[in-house]
Formats: sequence, structure tokens, C-alpha cells
Amino acid sequence: MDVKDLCLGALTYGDATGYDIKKFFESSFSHCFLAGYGSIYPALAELTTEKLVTARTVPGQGGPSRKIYRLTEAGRKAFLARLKQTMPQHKVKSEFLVLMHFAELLPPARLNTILDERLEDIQHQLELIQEFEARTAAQGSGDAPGARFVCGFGKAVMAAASEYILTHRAGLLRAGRRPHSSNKKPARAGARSPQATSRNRGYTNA
Amino acid sequence: MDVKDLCLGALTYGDATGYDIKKFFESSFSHCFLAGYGSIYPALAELTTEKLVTARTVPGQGGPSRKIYRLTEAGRKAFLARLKQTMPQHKVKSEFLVLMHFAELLPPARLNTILDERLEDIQHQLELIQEFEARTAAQGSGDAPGARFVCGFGKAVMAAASEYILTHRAGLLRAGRRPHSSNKKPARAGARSPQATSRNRGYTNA
DNA sequence: TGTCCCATATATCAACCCGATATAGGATGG
DNA sequence: CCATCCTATATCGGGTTGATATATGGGACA
Repeated sequence: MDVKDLCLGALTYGDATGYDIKKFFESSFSHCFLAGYGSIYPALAELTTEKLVTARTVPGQGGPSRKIYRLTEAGRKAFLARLKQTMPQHKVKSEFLVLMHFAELLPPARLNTILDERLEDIQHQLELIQEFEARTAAQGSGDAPGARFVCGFGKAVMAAASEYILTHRAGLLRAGRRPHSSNKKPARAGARSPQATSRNRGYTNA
Repeated sequence: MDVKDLCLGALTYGDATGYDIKKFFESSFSHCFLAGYGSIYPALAELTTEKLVTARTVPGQGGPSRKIYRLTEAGRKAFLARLKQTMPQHKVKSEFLVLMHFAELLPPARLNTILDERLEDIQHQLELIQEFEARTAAQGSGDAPGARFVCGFGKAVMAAASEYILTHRAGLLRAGRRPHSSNKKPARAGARSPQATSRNRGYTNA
């Protein structure tokens, strides 16, 4: 499941340019999947050589020329096959949570700023989802239970995140700044025997 | 905030090998940040040349030789500086949600399998967090409010995800398999004027 | 007792992704 | 009138992912 597959997926909704596809990702996947131009344009080029999409170039009246991509039948089949094969994963990569893990090392003011920004970002994402829901409802594009499920999922998760931050930020702040001193008891790696017989208790650093 | 910084962070808890560091990530960040050996070993090598960590090689009695890394004072300062500079981001990359978005294209049986696997995975992550909490509590490693916050965050978010799936899976399944037909009304990109004057309504494919 | 698998431990590599940057015309707005 | 933004394509360097190679000790099981 790479960006090529995502592009095929986007094109099941109709022909589009690379730019359109990015906008589509931003509008419906922003809270769970993002791809930049650096991935999309090469993906579309490869898909074209594989005959999974066709491209027609429209000379740009006012602006650069546009390349409009269309899914071929082979492309549609390839996409379906991928959907059936893929064992989907779900990954979170959060510098925010890493920073919070080391909250003790940060001045409370900065902690506050970071938490505020996270809350704002969540709010922004929620608005994006609501816009998407409103748009698809307005255009009466049949019922799209998949899209609705994903929107609901995003809202549920982000509401939980937001609430957690609001109810626990005080506790974090109170703890204040108490750095790990660099010279506490040095219970270091060398202290234990190499390839210790009893495993999995402390990962060297305890 | 790259893997180098993560390694510095891990080493604030004590000396460790690359292998230890990966285990540390898996034990405390598995639900929000992961790094593989392909990132960790190069990171440690670079940190060594930058004198932010030192490495001593312990010839392996039984097993390969181990390289035990230790944070230098410069390393500690560099880490603190990074924590203060970084504008932390929070990203989700979920093939699971992408698949769900196209749920209409999948047979219900497969949908069921995917949802079950997602639930299992969430359960597994929750157990990992609880193990981590139990271990840090048992070792009475002072109070680590940051770590506690992160654990709580993970539990709150995953509980919400789990509950959402349980309460909405029936709705998804009922919708059943009703593929986007490939020849509905062809409201295609070429149909609108290039660089349409009214922007942001439909992203070409409506 | 042999054998198979797992955990420890380091390292590398191709493929891929991310973010920034370049280019360029038209519209918008103070 | 100039700054800024939006449309639109494209590329590049640096970083990450996931798989693979190598080596050995310990435990499970027949």
C-alpha cells in the first residue's frame, strides 16, 4: 500500500490532476494519511508506464499545462486486488508524545505552548473533517459508508485526545521541571553480565 | 526531531546498546513512535562522530560483541536544546483507514477480518502500555509524569478507537458491497474550465 | 542428544517517502 | 502597484522502512 495505490483510489472518484489528488488527500485523509508532491508525481508517472492510468495533457490556458489522469480498467482491477491483498497497518509517529515523555526536562511555559498548539491542531483537523462531511452530504453522492466511518473514527479519536489533554495538562504542569540529574546512581549497562540469562527485565537501563 | 534525537533521549535513562534502544522504543513508544535498526545504528554512528555519545566495545562472551553507548555532556545539552527548539508534529499514517474509506469495494467477510485484526492490534498495544506502566511502577523510578501522561494518552485514544469500531462495524457491514460502477455519470475534470474562477468546490472529481 | 526455533546483537541496502525548492502565470487585496 | 496566494508540475537530498545477512547461546521437544 504505497502512494501509487492511493492515487488509484483517488482516481476511482473521477479523473484528476496530481494537484487535484493532493487536494483530495488533504480533504478526506488529512487526519490519517498524507502524501506530498514528491510522492504523487512520481507515482502517477509510474502508473502511466504500467498502463494503470492514462494521461492527457491539456495545454494550460492561463497557467501551466495540466495532466489529467484517468483510471484504466486494468488500473481499477489492480486497485481492487491491492485492497484485497493488503494487510493494512496503522501507524502513529508523534514527536508530540515523545516530547511529552520528556516533559520533566522542559520549562512549564514551553509545555503549555506545545499543549495549546496540539489542541489547536486537533480542532483544525476536526473542522476539516466536518467540512468534508458537509460537502459530501450536500453533493448527495449516494451513501458512502466507508467515508462516513473514517470521518467518525477521526472525530472519535480526536475528541478523546483533546479531552485527555484538557483533563491531564494540569497534572503535567504541576510536576514542573525536575531534570533527570546526570549523576544519579549509575546503574549502567556494563554492570550486568553480557547476554544476561534472565531476559527482559529493564532493557539494560533500569 | 529524527532518530538521532530519539537515541539521545533513550540514553538519558542510562547507557545502552543499539539493541537496547530499540527495545526501549518498543516498550515505551510503540504506540506513538517506532524506529528500526536501519535508522538506529546509523544514528548512533553519527552521534559518535559528533561526540554527543561515546561508544565502548565489549567483546561478546557468547554472542557478538556489544557496543555500549553513553551520553556525553554535550549530548545531554544537545538533546535539551532540541526539545526546546522542535515544533513537534503528530502524524497518523493508516492504511487501515484508507481501506475503510473504500469499504464499499470490499467483500463483507474481508471487512470483518480487517476490523477484527485492528481490534486485536489495539488490544495488544494496550497490554504493552500496561506492562510498561507496571514495570516503571514496580521499579519505583521516581515519578515520571511525562511517561505517565503518554501512557494515559495512548490508552484514552485507543479505548476510543476500539469503542468506535465496536459500535460502528455493524453499520459498515450492512452497507455491503456496492461498487462504484466505472460508468456512472462522467463528471470529469475536462468538463470544468481550467483554473476555474470559483475555487475549492469539489476538487475536480465531484 | 540432536535439532529447530527464538533472543541477543550488529550491520547494510534498495526502495520509498518527506520537505523544501524552483518555476510561472493569474487572481486577490490592501 | 506590489505582495501574496492559488493553481500546477517537477526534482532533489536526506531520512526512514523493511528485509536480509551473520553469529551464537538457550530452551523446547522428540
